[in-house]
Amino acid sequence: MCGRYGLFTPQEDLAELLRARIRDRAWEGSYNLAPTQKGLVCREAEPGERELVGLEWGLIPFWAKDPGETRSKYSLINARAESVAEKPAFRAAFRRRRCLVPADGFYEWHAVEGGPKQPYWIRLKSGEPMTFAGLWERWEGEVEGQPRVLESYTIIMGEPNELLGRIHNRMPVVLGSGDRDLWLDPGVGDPEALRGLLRPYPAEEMEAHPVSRGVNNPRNDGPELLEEVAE
DNA sequence: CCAGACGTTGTT
DNA sequence: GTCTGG
DNA sequence: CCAGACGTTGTT
DNA sequence: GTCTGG
Repeated sequence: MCGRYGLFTPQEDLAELLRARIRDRAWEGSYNLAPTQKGLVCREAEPGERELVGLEWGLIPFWAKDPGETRSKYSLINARAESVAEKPAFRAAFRRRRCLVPADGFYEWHAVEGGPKQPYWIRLKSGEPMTFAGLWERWEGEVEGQPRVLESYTIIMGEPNELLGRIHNRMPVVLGSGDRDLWLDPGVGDPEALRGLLRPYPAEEMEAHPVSRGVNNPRNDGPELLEEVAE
């Protein structure tokens, strides 16, 4: 599962890397982004026009009756690559609302026998931000009698590569620069073509190191969370 | 037909 | 143990 | 993902 | 909204 990640590269740099327009200039980066918080996604707002926008992490389907109930009762922060095209909660978004979720890296917890889990920070060797395959959704309705629009997203999870396999049994689907255009193109509806993109990212382009358990608490945030520690 | 779910992970 | 909140 | 709560009553 | 279960 990918339940925590970091995104602190300036939006200007992300916008250039992804050829996208900045929509939420006030959005602030984080070294410890947790579910229910706002993360950035890159989506095709209009044909040929990409935007970076801050949405809530944890997908609320457009048909949800009560977003609060959906948020707490179900865990829609991740979607399985193997079934995302068919699951009722994701299939509409898979067809029409795919997005990229930029991240400077992500955390995975390695279960150690007879001890507390050891968190790892995983990033690209190149030092560039990576992009997860994601889906976004738009919910419109009333909350406490007030009209509300809620936009949210989920991160697609798949098989681990050789590096992540030593830490955990799953990892987020990372799309390389060559796959991003196809994933974002709303005109592409062929599930087979899209499913082909949901494969493990090459292990030789990634690196991982153990970090402090300070990251466990979602209230902690700062570059010190990324520092390597002895296992 | 209507009612009720709609999800993932890890652990037991 | 299980659910909610971040 | 992990952390933290998990409850009711009466009074301010 | 759409599918599954009764």
